[in-house]
Amino acid sequence: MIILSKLADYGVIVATHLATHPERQENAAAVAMATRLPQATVAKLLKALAHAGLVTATRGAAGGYRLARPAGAISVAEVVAAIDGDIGMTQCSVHVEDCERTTYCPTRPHWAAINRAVGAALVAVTLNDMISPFAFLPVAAPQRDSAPETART
Amino acid sequence: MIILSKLADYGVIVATHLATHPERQENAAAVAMATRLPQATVAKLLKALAHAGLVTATRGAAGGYRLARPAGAISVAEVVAAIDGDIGMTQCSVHVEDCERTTYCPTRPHWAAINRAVGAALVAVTLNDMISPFAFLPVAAPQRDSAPETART
DNA sequence: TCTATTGAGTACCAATCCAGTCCCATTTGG
DNA sequence: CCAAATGGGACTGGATTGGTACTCAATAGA
Repeated sequence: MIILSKLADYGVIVATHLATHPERQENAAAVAMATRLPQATVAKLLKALAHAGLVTATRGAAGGYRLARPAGAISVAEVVAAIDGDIGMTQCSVHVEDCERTTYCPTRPHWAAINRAVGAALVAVTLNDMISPFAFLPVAAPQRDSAPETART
Repeated sequence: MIILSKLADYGVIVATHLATHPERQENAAAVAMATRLPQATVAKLLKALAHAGLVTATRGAAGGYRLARPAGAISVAEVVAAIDGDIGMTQCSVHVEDCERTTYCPTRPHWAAINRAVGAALVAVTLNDMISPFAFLPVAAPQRDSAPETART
C-alpha cells in the first residue's frame, strides 16, 4: 500500500530541491534537470505549489520559482496537501457529506483521531528536516493538548 | 487526498463488525447485510482477512467467520495491511529496489521515519478501540523507546 | 452416501483515477 | 516586438481498483 501519490512524492522532492538553494531563483526546466524528473511534470508541480502559496513565481523572461517561506517553516504536510489535496484516511474523513453510512458506521468518529495522528506526523516534518542529512526525525507525531495518554490503557 | 482505499476502509468496518460479536460465527452474507456492503465484496474482504490470519473461517454448511484473536489484539494497521498490503508513504518505502533514484534522492531516508510514525498511529488503534463508543483514542502514536520529544523543537 | 451450504480461489469486467503531455494565453526582460 | 517564462486548462493512455462471476473444495445434516 502506497500512501503518497507519485506526484506528491515528486512534489516533496521538488520543494526540497528549492530548499537547498533558498536564494536562487530557478525556472521549471532547471529544477527538472536537477531533480531528474520529467520537465512537464515538474512544471505542473511547481504551478500547484505556487497556487498553494508555498513557492513564489516570477513570470516573464528570466522568471522562475523560489520558496515563499524559509524551509523550516514549510511542512511536508503542506507540500503534500498542495498536490494531493487534504490528507484524510477515509472517504468520510475528507468528504463527510459523501458518506451515506454516517448514521450506522461505528468506525467513523475514530478515524478522525487516527487522522489527526497521521496528519501530525507529516506536519512535524519540515523541508529543512528533509534536506539535513542527519536530522533524525522524532518518531514524529503528537501528544497534543487533549488526549492524555493516561486516559486509557 | 485519501489515504485508505475504499476496500481497506470496508475491511475495517467488516472486522469491526465481527468484533462486536466475538462469539458469534457469521457467514459472509450475514456480515454483508449487517454492514450494508455489497455481498460479493464482503466475501472477498473476509477471504483476505482469513488469509492474513485475522479471522478464522469454517467451511461447509453452517460455516462462517469469526475473529482469530480478541478484538483488543488486532490493530487497524493489520486489517489495512491484510487488504492493501504493506503501509508505506512512498514507492521507495515499500519497494526500495524499484526506485532508481536512490542514489541522489535526498528525501528517501527521511520518509522511513515518517513512515514509522504513520504506521505507529495505525498500530496503536485496535478493533476494540474502534467499537467502543467513547474511548477517545490517544492521539495515537508513539513515544517509543528512542526519540524523546525533547530532542527537537 | 448424497446433497445443500458455505468458503477458497481465480479470472474477469468496468470504471475511475492518475501521471504525463500539450496547447494557448499572459507576463516580462531585452 | 520578440523570446522566454509561468498560468491554467484540456486531453489521453495506462494503470489501478472496485466489484462480480464462476468453479472447486469442504463440511453438516438428512
